[in-house]
Order: sequence, then C-alpha cells, then structure tokens
Amino acid sequence: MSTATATAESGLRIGEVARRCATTTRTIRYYEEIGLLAAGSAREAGRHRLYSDDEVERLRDVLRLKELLGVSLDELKELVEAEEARASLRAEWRSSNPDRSRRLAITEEALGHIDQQLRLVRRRRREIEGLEAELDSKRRSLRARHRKLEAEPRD
Amino acid sequence: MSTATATAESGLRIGEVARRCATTTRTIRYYEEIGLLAAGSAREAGRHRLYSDDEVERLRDVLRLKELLGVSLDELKELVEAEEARASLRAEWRSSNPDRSRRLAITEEALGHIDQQLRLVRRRRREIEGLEAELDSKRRSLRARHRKLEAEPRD
DNA sequence: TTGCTCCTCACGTCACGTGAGGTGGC
DNA sequence: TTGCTCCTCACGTCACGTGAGGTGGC
Repeated sequence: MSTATATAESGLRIGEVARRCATTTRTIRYYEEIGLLAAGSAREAGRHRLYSDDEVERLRDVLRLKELLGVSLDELKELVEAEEARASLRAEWRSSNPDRSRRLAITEEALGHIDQQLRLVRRRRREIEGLEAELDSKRRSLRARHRKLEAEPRD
Repeated sequence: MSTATATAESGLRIGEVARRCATTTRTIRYYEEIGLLAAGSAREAGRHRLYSDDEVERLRDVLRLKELLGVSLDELKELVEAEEARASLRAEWRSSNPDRSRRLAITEEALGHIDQQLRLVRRRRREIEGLEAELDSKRRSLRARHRKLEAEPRD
C-alpha cells in the first residue's frame, strides 16, 4: 500500500514533497544548495532525498512566508534560522527537563520570534488593505455614476 | 526655483521619478525596454527622459501592484494594459461627449477592470489574514504558557 | 566652465527553468 | 525486467544590479 502516499516510516521523495508544497523539485534542491534547507539526514551522494512530514510542513511554512512577504532568500534565511532556533528550544524543553527560569527564558525567546514574524505580516496586511480601500473607493464612485446614468432619461 | 522639485511644466527626470516611486532608474528603463511602460513622448535617442506627474502616479500604482500581488512582469503587463484601456475610455468620455448608452458601456467596462484587480487583492488579503491568524494562535498559546510559568512557585 | 545627472552598452547576479545523460527503488 | 522517479551537471531566463565610457542641461 505504499505508493505516492508513503507513510512516515519510509519518508517522502522530493517529487511528492514538491506536489504537496505546490512548488518544484528544482526549488527544493536549490534551497538545499544555498543552505536554506538542511541537507536532509546525511544522504550518500546520488541517493534519493527523503523527507519527513515535519520537514514538509516546515517547507510549506517557509514558502508561504516568501510568497506572502515577498522577501529575498537572504532575508528568508534569517526567518528560517529563527524558526530553527525555536525548534531546538522546543527540543531542549522536551528532552532535558529544564528548570523554571530556563523554561521562562525559552518561552520568551519563542515569543520574540513570533512577534517578529507578526510585525512583518501585519505591515503587509495594512499595505494590502490600503490598496483594497483605494480600489473600493474607485469602485463606489463608478457604481454611483453608473446608477445615475441608468436613472437618466433615454435620449 | 526649479531644482529637483521641478514643476509639471518641464517634466521630471528619471532620477527624481525613481526617488518618488522608491525604485531605481534601471527598473524604469527596463520596464520601458520590455514595453511595460510607454516610451515617454517620442524622445530622440540619447536625450533625457521626461515624465509628467500623471506618469509618476501611474508608475507608482504599477509598482505597488507588483510588490503586493507578487505577479510576474507578464501578468503585470496585462493589468497595465487594462489600466490603459480605462485611461483611453476616460479620454473618450471627456473629449468626444458620447451618448448615454456609450457612457453606460464605458462605465461598465471600467467596473470590470476594477473588479478584476479587487479579486486579486482580496484573495491576497485573505491569504495574509490566514497566516496572521496562525501566528496569533501560536502567540496566544505561548503567552498562556508563559503566564502559567510565572504563577508557578519558584523552585 | 564646472558638477551633476543623464545616456547607452554590456556583463554580473539572483532565483530558479529546462533539458541531457545516467542511476535507483517498488 | 520494465517504468517511473530520482540523480547531477550545466546552460538558459527573468528582473533587474553595476560599472564603463561618454554626452547634456541648469
């Protein structure tokens, strides 16, 4: 039963990952090449790349940030590194059973990363809303003109 | 008194236009090269390009659409051509004094163009809102965790 | 006349697209 | 074994960036 929809057991191949993330295999390989994505679990040269569901989820998030914020791959890399820092903090949280003050510090750092992303996203939303408001206003005045014309007597 | 802030009389030079649109002279020349911008008023080769305030306004709109919608220059070209169609309709409206049914047709076509842009912008806004909602939810659960930790007894 | 901005090539770069030719796993 | 997807070069493309060398207008 393990066709394209392979289970987490074996890992997903790059083509299926690209399909699930609505991107291309070339893009995934390129991101690995420039160090934006980790080079998936120490594969021997020439062998197939395999990805876990978690890695797919991460890639999807990264692509969405790039798409919606319109950042360069350099800027994106910084966001991704922040994400990775958060991931390693989560790992520390779960494994090494840190004390209360360490837990507080971890939570605060994670909040900082989220807040940074939120600032970028909110600024973007406001810009979009500004454009939408302008278009709406143009539309309203056109609608008003159209109604007036309809009310005018036929010549 | 005509320094960088030249009046509409003479027209603006490309450097000042770039500054006002927060872009570069190279981008403006490139857009002209690929036919996205009209080649400003039949200039003899080698002479300075000059732009009216209207052209600056148009360029700013075009750049904002590209920036916020993340479209390719080919797709952008289609949007610009729709804008130009609207502009020539406005010209017809003002100059040739068309009759009522022609006026209705012009208004309806203009509404169509605005609606197309609005659809793109609204879809984009919804995508951004989705991302923002996810980040907000992550942030809330982190905040909750943080408050719990603060309430915990010091160890 | 002196600066400053403009002009046109033209090669460089970023973020991939697109074959060419070959190997690997169900 | 047969297909299909994968692999690695490597050159092409889009949207500009960045000088090189020269001319134009206040």
